[in-house]
Amino acid sequence: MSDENKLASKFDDWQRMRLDPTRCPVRNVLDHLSDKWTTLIVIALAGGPRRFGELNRSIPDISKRMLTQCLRNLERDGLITRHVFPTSPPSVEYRLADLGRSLLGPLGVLIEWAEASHQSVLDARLRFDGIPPST
Amino acid sequence: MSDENKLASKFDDWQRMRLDPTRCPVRNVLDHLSDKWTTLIVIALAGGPRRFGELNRSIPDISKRMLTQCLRNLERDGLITRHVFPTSPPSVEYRLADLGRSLLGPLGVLIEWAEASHQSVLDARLRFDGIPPST
DNA sequence: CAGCATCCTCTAGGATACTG
DNA sequence: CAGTATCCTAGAGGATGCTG
Repeated sequence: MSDENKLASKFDDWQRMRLDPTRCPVRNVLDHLSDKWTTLIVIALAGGPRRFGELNRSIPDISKRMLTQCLRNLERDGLITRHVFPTSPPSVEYRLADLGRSLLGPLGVLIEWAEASHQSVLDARLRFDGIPPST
Repeated sequence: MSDENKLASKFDDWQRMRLDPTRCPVRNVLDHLSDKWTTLIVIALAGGPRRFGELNRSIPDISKRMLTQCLRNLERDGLITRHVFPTSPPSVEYRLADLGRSLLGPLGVLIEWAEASHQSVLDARLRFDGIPPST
């Protein structure tokens, strides 16, 4: 069965439940991954456990506020785990949970598509923007 | 090479360019797919060409404003094409371009992960929310 | 029908300062 | 070090009404 048909029939299924956000996996699960930072954080953790400060430095333009928030969401969804070491000063380590690791494959596929398509998209944008907005 | 290692080394590459949003495909390409509706629209078009009104109806809670905007972005990025039929009243058809169709495979993989993980995520959320916020 | 234009709301997210 | 608390702004996104 082709990708077209597989996705088309999934979409039909979702439509039957009126795309109810609480039951449609795209809307309930993927939307969460789709904010500005979450994907980046997951990928950063692919290399192994990382401490809060490390993550903060490895993603230069994220704010502590957003990093904390994204980490909490990922933890809540069971994609990562949080380990506190009661040293002084405290140190906290984040690592991918099994569920999070299982995302790396699918995510990798998508990222390879993004890399392969990057230039095509840039070209398309130039072409589109070259067309005068109307006459 | 494992998914972990592949993604980890990609991340290292991106870091070398300081995750420059204009050159990092995740930030430049995927971020665009990550708004509330774009993914759903692409999937809706997987079933074949659709008219504006059809799309509007098949995604019940999208507004015309947002539908127009997402379609423009997708067109600009070269993922879909727009075909105007000069009938009266006018009818406009959207369909996946080759580039857009090439996304269906990777997207399908991710969606299968989302479906397979949906329940685990819901369980994790319940568990997390069951833990009192502190004492 | 397919869409702009306008107005309005709400939240993602940045900046900064403070704490155990 | 790893956060929280507070404040603030930009932009995502909804509602409604108008037009070729």
